[in-house]
Amino acid sequence: MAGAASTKRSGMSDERRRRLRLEISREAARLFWQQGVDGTSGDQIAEAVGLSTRTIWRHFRSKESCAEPIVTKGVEWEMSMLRNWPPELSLEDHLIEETRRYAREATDADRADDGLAIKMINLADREPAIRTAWLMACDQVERELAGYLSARLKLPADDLQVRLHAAAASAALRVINEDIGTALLNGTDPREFADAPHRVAQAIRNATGNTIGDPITP
Amino acid sequence: MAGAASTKRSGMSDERRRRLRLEISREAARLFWQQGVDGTSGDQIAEAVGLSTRTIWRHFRSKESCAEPIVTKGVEWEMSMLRNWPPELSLEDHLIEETRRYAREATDADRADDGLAIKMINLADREPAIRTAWLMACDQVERELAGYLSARLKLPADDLQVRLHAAAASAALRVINEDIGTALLNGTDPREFADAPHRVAQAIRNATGNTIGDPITP
DNA sequence: CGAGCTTCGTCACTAAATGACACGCTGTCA
DNA sequence: TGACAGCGTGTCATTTAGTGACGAAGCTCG
Repeated sequence: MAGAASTKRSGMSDERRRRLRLEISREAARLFWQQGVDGTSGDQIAEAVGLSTRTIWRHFRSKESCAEPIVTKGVEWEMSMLRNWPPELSLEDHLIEETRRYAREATDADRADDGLAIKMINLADREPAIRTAWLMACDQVERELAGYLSARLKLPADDLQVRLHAAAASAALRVINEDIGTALLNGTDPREFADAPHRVAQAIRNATGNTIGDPITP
Repeated sequence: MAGAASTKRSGMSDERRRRLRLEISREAARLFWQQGVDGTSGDQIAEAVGLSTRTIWRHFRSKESCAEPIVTKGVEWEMSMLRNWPPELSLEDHLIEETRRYAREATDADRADDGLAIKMINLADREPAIRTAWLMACDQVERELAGYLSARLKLPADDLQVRLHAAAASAALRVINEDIGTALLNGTDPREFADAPHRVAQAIRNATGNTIGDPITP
């Protein structure tokens, strides 16, 4: 999360832009959830966030894409988890550790955003426009994952096996995400997902023929 | 909804509609490939296919979705392959058989459509709008696949394991599709893909932890 | 033939998205 | 301190995507 000492000018600007996009996305997601995508206009989003409509279109190419930053939050823990996976740790151990760390460090805003993200992922069942956003976010996970895997397996990034494993693993992650999200929305007690890290790890192991999961012993 | 009983009226009508959509999609895909999605207007598509613009919007909810039928053709062989997979055959044997059958039975129009489909899948790399169509088509494969797998594994269709396997397998299919498509566009001799059925089968086996692939022995 | 159904074209319209330009804010340099 | 450059925003005009309403042509069944 902490992108500490960045560049002065464009770094500031990029961070500012990112925050604004997230702000807009929160309102858009809230409105999409309340009244559907078709029932929500660009003007409404603009008014809700307190900006002119023109500025919304400056930050998002389309109405639907306003949901992207929040939807992406639904996979951000996966991303950061994979980013920080040290070679000498097994997937299970690392996942458990990351889960604990997130439980400790997440802010209230983070949790609120996660709640919105779950709603969006759920909304993706009914709204094709949101589903495309969700699939595109998962596609992004897949691409990043391919990068990490190629490093971990010491193979070129465009190797077919690497891409196959990345695709299968990120697809498994997506399904589990959808599954847990649906359960949470239906009122399942979050404590029932204490074993989620194990389930995720097992799913990734299965999807990659056990290629991914064990510690790397050089 | 319309059952199989109304094969006369709505059946005819549905088939007609399907053909018209495909016809529109061909022209749209051709234009998208030639001049990009943004560079192509609804009016152009309408003119190319010889219909009024209004009629285009009657058959497609958006410009980008005009690509869907052709894109879907890129996964149609997978669909029909999976649909016709008899329990007593291994995945490899069935795939080889289906490949031969297709080589025998495909019409010139089918092959032309396949060529367009490959172009669209390739275009998906550059055009987000097309990529969403491609991902949605693969998503459809995943859902159908979940149906077949649940039948083959004798598990409920919404079982988590079934969905995980379907997701991983269809993701693998997608990557191989992209890979072969790119190679073909770059001029690789199609005969180099004689082992494609084996590669596909192996990828599906890997992605599903070998759950899918063997003949069912009851 | 003529009533009913469906599909398409035309026209008017709403909503999404872009271009052009002016305003205000911030930081910089002399 | 004041002139200037850069950036993000608002306003307004404009283009393009997409919908609603209605009428005309074709098909089918009696």
